[in-house]
Amino acid sequence: MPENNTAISSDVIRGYNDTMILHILRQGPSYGYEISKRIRSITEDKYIIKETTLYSAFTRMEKNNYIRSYEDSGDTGGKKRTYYRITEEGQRYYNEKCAEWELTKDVVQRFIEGGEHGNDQKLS
Amino acid sequence: MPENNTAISSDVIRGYNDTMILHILRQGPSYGYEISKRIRSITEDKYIIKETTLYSAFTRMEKNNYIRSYEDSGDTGGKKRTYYRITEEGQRYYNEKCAEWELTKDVVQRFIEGGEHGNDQKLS
DNA sequence: TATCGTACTACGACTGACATAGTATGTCAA
DNA sequence: TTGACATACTATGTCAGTCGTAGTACGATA
Repeated sequence: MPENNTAISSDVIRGYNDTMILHILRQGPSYGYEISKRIRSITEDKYIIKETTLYSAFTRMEKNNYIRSYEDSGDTGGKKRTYYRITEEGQRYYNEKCAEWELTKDVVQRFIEGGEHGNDQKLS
Repeated sequence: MPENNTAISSDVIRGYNDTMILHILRQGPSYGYEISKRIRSITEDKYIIKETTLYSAFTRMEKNNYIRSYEDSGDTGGKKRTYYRITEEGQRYYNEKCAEWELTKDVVQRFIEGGEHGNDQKLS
């Protein structure tokens, strides 16, 4: 568990869980548990996606045709998993979210005091 | 109206509307309509807060003791307005949100392709 | 006299996140 | 062989923040 005093609230990440998942699926098909661990490792435990959030994101995104699922028991033999792969529509959506993120970063930053990593201004 | 193709979705800003409002109130007491216009101008119309969102934020934040309201008809004579001022607890909350934002920016950025304004970013 | 800008309030719907709980298999150690 | 633990999910219901829709009311301006 991350024992940050400043944890990331789910309201902030809200709407970006999908983007995170798609980012991972862009590197190849994967399944719930693996994606969950990948998010942990990418963020160095700073963000841990909840299981229910993850699986409900799958359902939603498959309905939106951003991802497609298939069954695979893997090489291990037993235990079947549901793998997901990103679709072209998912790819497009991902790209849009990336553009949106750049805009959002800019906008929110204007209301933030402290860091003063100005948006335009790339390093001194 | 901002005719951006990439508009900011409310899910992203969610949880930062309060921060924006507090940012403005840090500069002195204000009221709904004015704050709304300030947000528009600060963001250059890139983000326009909905009236209902704004007023429900007031209610919520006053309940949380982040802001305190008082009636004032202004210098114009008629038309009474409800002004809000930030409290010390609100100030503290604002500071926390700013810290959280820096963390969030870092985390989300790791899943974004394109801009490559990496934070630390080792780039290939 | 009507329209527009100002300054709100009320109410209900929607959505994403999440708590809680349960199922089921495989692995490993005591 | 038994139980704990990791894996890999599904089901169900709740909550909070946002937003659509609508309505009220005042003042200024044309």
